[in-house]
Amino acid sequence: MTADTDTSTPKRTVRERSTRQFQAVRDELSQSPDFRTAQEIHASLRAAGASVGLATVYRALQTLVEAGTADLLRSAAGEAAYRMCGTSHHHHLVCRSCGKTVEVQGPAVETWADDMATRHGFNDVSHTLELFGVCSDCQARA
Amino acid sequence: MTADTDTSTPKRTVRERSTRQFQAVRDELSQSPDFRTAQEIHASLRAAGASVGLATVYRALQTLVEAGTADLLRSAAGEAAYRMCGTSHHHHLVCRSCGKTVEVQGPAVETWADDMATRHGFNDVSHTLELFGVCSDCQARA
DNA sequence: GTCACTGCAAACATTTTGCATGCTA
DNA sequence: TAGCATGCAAAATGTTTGCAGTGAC
Repeated sequence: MTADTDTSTPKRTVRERSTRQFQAVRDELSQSPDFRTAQEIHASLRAAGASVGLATVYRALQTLVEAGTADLLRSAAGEAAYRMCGTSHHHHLVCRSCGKTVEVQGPAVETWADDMATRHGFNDVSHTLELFGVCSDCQARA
Repeated sequence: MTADTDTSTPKRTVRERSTRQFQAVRDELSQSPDFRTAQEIHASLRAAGASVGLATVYRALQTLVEAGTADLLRSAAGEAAYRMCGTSHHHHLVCRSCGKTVEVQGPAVETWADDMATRHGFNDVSHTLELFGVCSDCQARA
């Protein structure tokens, strides 16, 4: 965490040249409304014929996150997952036992998150939410 | 993801002997109502004088998660973070720019999560939620 | 005494970084 | 042409696994 004072570190990571690779990554990420892992995106681009290095994909994604264009979270497997901001998103209800996943939408949560953020003086808010439980099938089986 | 069929895998990770190390890990995890990373727990135990191997900590935590005693999520840094179940928990509102963190409580979310889970036939539900935004200080500074 | 648990270290997977080169502006 | 972005490969970090020894039952 290291709440660094950040007195004068400009962290100047603003992309200044627009390249084919960078656009390819951004485009690929835009294709899906869901989270994609870095490796996944890299594989997709390779498959699509675009020859992009893995490091470049990571760097492009980092840039997007820093620019606030994309959101980052960690998948259960420990991989980094990215999603474009502004895309209508949903949350996942995952069964702890069999891994079954249900997509759920939560307007209430969106509203609450926004309200809570505003109340604390925060702006430009995004959130990640995941639900874990045991599905009916697994309960019956237990 | 690999939605494995799991026809008859008994998931044989049921601890049969209670050892000092295992209890130390569980105890350490119980101390804090918040998420702790595996490395953090390991360091704490070492500092406390208990000589526990890192691998053992990981194995103990895995066991706790599989037993449903603890919850697992991934920290932003990509580390595995664990928390005992049943502890009253809160959520974090994190500033994307300076890293400032505010703790927020969300009864609305708890309720919504529970309701949503029940509606889909899920039981024994837990959730993880994190909010990201830009705090007032950083906005003023920009 | 048996066998599960532990601890060390090596193996692994993912992500980051250094450096020479290519390409955008 | 100048300088940023790329690509490769090596390094770093976090986690898992194999195997021999220890301790719980």
